[in-house]
Amino acid sequence: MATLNDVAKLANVSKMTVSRVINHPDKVTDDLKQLVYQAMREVDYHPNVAAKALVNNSTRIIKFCVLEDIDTTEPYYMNLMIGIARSLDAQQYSLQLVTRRNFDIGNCDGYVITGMRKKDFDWIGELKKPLVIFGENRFGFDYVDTNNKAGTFMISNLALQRGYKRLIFIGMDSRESFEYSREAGYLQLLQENQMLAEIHRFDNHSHLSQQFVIDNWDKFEPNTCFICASDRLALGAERGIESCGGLIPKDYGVTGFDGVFLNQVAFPQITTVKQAIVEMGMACGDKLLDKIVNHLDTSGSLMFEPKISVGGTIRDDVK
Amino acid sequence: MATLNDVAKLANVSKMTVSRVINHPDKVTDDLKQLVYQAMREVDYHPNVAAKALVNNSTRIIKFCVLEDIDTTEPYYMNLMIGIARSLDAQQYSLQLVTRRNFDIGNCDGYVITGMRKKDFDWIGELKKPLVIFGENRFGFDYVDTNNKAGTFMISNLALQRGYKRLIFIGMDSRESFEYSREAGYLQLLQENQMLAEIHRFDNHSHLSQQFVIDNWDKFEPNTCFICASDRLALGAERGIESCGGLIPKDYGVTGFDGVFLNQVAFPQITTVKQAIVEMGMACGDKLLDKIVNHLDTSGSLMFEPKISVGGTIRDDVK
DNA sequence: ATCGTGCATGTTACCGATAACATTATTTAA
DNA sequence: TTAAATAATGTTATCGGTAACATGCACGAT
Repeated sequence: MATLNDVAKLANVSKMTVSRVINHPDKVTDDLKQLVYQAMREVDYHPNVAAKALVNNSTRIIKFCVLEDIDTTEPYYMNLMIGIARSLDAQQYSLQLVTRRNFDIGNCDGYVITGMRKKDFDWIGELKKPLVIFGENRFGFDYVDTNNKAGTFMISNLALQRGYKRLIFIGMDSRESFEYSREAGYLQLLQENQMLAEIHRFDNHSHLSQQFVIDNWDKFEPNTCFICASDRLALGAERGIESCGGLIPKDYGVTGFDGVFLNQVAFPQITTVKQAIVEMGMACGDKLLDKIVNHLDTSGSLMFEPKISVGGTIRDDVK
Repeated sequence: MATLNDVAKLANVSKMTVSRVINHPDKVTDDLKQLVYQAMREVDYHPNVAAKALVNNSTRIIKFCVLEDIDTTEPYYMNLMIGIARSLDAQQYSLQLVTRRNFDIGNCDGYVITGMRKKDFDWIGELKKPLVIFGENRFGFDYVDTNNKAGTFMISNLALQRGYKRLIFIGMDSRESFEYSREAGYLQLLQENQMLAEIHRFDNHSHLSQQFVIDNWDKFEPNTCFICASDRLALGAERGIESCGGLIPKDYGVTGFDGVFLNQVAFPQITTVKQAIVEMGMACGDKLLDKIVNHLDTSGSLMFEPKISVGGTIRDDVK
């Protein structure tokens, strides 16, 4: 591998000049800059990351920590990681996947954390390095997330337009921010249309929503749509309806939230709110590197607008 | 962060001695070693990875490349990554997630590659750094994989013992090693029991196996079990049987292969061959680091024995 | 007693980059 | 016209480790 010195010799300058061309180009004359650029191209120069890290007292490592039980989780985080990795790669940083248990082992320059709960507030607040949270929170940490409220508003609205008369929300039994926001989108739509809200909450498992639908089947007249806070719950609702003989999407509608994998393996595929997960991952990386490189204390939060992914659990036209 | 120098001063030795205690402990007397260990504990010494990397001309980065289209794939690779990361972390290496497109950007010390096809043989063979492939192959690259043949043999045998009289194999329409091996396990069991093999192959999509079952429903008498080469195909078979009114597991059996996520979201859950993916990921990491640290050209391959994960698509007792 | 041998430890130089300071060359102000 | 300010480039020291070589000391053979 070519080094600064190789470039310097070829361009007949000192290596400091080469370094300046890279880091403070305004302090070098244009003539020399051209010479140096030319030389860099000739020897195919790539900076030595370890040497840089050594002088800057940095590691070029970003830790990505998933606080949920990742082993049994959806492919959600895989996509997020792909996004983060794509962003970091571009600036020669590398990603280290850690859990709560091995979080403190080894040094790093910053963190991306996801799956944060209230109880995590304390130790995360203690961290001294730059940080970006994936997932909205009200503790003041910079975050990246989908506009959850807009998502459920949008898809509830779609259900209404397609002629379903009764919208039932099946939410997650958790006190997390994103759950409140998803409910808020549903509530707003119902209020604007002067409809009565019906909210039921379960742990995020398909068999719970499935059982709920089965147990209460006699109360659900045709033209009912279940607005679910996750694809997992939607999958259960779908199965519940089918096992009770309900027709989807003719008499009953189901909508989900996430748009990662689960909506596709369902049959029929779930009409859902699709999050731009890879893009959000990239945003996490970009935001974090921005904070690190420019020594920012904070860089604000970022909301991504979701899109509707059309499946077969909402009818195509107004009934 | 404490450095070698800090430790050296405290222990009243030169930093070279400290370095020796770490890297060549046999060249230092026991007395000094104890002194140094004590000092290291006192200042909580952790070696500076960047400095190490600089002198060794290494990067401490391992690239993990998934050659399949990862965006739409199963959570399979997430688990694999968790395993790899766990192994690398322990030795202060970090994982970089790359794709074929950005594979060459940035330096590294070695590779873990998965999803390799025949056409990839050439460029992978050109790589000059240590390498471990996840997934059996017959090109001579070191690999880690499940014992695929044993897996299908085992689960076919289970189906037979539970009284299913006809075993139909639904395989993947690909010429890859693992597919041959999975078929081989099925074939061996059938031969040992003097049964006739029936193999059908499709691209790995659930709707294809589903359609196959529906189209040929009249040919499948009760007491038939579908041995599928993936959970995805099993999911399709399960749906096909149910939509034709077949009873699972009473009259029809279905088995899968993988045991990651898909088998659990199916309803009823699929009885499948479960791979120890996290452990295999760790093995990939360990094997690769062994090659890097000890400058080995090759370190042989490793087969993990799979286990059966019991779901509801095979009956519990002999009919 | 003397010398060579081997072992335990210390010294020096270097990996590839950058900050801080030193040295020029060039411009500006008095 | 000349000193002082400014800009462009070079020199040196440094980050935290390690290899290679240098030194000093104890021991056994002669």
